[in-house]
Amino acid sequence: MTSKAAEINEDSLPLGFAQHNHGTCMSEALSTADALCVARGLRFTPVRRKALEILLQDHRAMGAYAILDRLREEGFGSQPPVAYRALDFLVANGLAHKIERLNAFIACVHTHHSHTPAFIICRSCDAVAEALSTTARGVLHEAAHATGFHIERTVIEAEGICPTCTDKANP
Amino acid sequence: MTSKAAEINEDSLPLGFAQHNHGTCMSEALSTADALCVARGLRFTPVRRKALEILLQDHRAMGAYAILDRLREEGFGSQPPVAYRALDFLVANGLAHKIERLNAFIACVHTHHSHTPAFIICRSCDAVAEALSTTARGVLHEAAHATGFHIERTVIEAEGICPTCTDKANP
DNA sequence: GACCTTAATGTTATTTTATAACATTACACT
DNA sequence: AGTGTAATGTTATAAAATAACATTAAGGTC
Repeated sequence: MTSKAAEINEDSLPLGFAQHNHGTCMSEALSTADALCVARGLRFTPVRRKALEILLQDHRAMGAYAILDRLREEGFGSQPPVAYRALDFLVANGLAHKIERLNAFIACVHTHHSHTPAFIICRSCDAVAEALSTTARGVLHEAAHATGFHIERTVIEAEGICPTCTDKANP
Repeated sequence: MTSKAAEINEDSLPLGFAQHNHGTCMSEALSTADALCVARGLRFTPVRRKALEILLQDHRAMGAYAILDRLREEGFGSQPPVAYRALDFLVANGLAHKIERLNAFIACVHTHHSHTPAFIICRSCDAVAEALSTTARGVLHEAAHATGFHIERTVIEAEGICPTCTDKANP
């Protein structure tokens, strides 16, 4: 992570379609979450942790009811609010994001940055990549500021076809 | 629309929180829609036209069921698919947009451009402004292209507090 | 440790949003 | 007029989300 290329990659390119060490990615994300909760005096309770683990394991966008099913299997409550509350906590604290386009949730892979996430969604395989989007965010804030509007949150989601699905279509 | 300021405004600033002539805005939008449908050989049927009229009248984001209520009052079918199909048509042809954040729809105010819309949503009064977002779009496409991803559609939605609601809070 | 307050969890019930499937009607073309 | 296709309408159901309230667990005070 010391080359110029790596820096550019870290700052602007999606990670979701690239190879990576899933095990370390997951355990690192969990420790980061632990640390973040301690630092902010938040309670990283069993359901909340398990919900994050589920999201990290699958490493893709999941609906609240899919997560609920997994939580139930693990012995937690079985009704919708159980999942929604855990997800609300994760989203509110930047540990997960909601993909509005899919009504689904995904673990954040940039917890060490404060960021406005941008997502790139494959409509064929539903894979989701998270990119940092400093520039797009800046553009919006500028335009809004000029009219006296104060932006608190931004949703940026691009939908299309990922490299893998393109290859499958044209082998 | 000849000054530099007007051009900048036209290209990057939201229109939704500004004053405008609602009547002409509405009739112009309808003629543009007519022309567009003729040009593309699309059928601008009564339900579809009425759905657009409803969206233009209110000039704000409306849920599918709110639109369905209005359509029913006007004598059209009263079941959800009636509204969803009309809205699908409008969205598919760029005459309306779906605000994913709100699960709601809004008439397009930039039908004369081909554009990727960006929305600025007030979480207090639910007013929605549509801005053009050439730059934000470019940034995303660049980042995606680098990984071989092909973007077809982009959702850009910023949520915050509009000038009017800010003033109400600090009078 | 007993007590109190608050936050988190669990449940029931309901609301809101969206689509599948199929019958019927209107249109476009020959 | 006859035929194929697109559009409309309906019934039924699925999927996503939240309101309201009872119960349990955690943190602080005496």
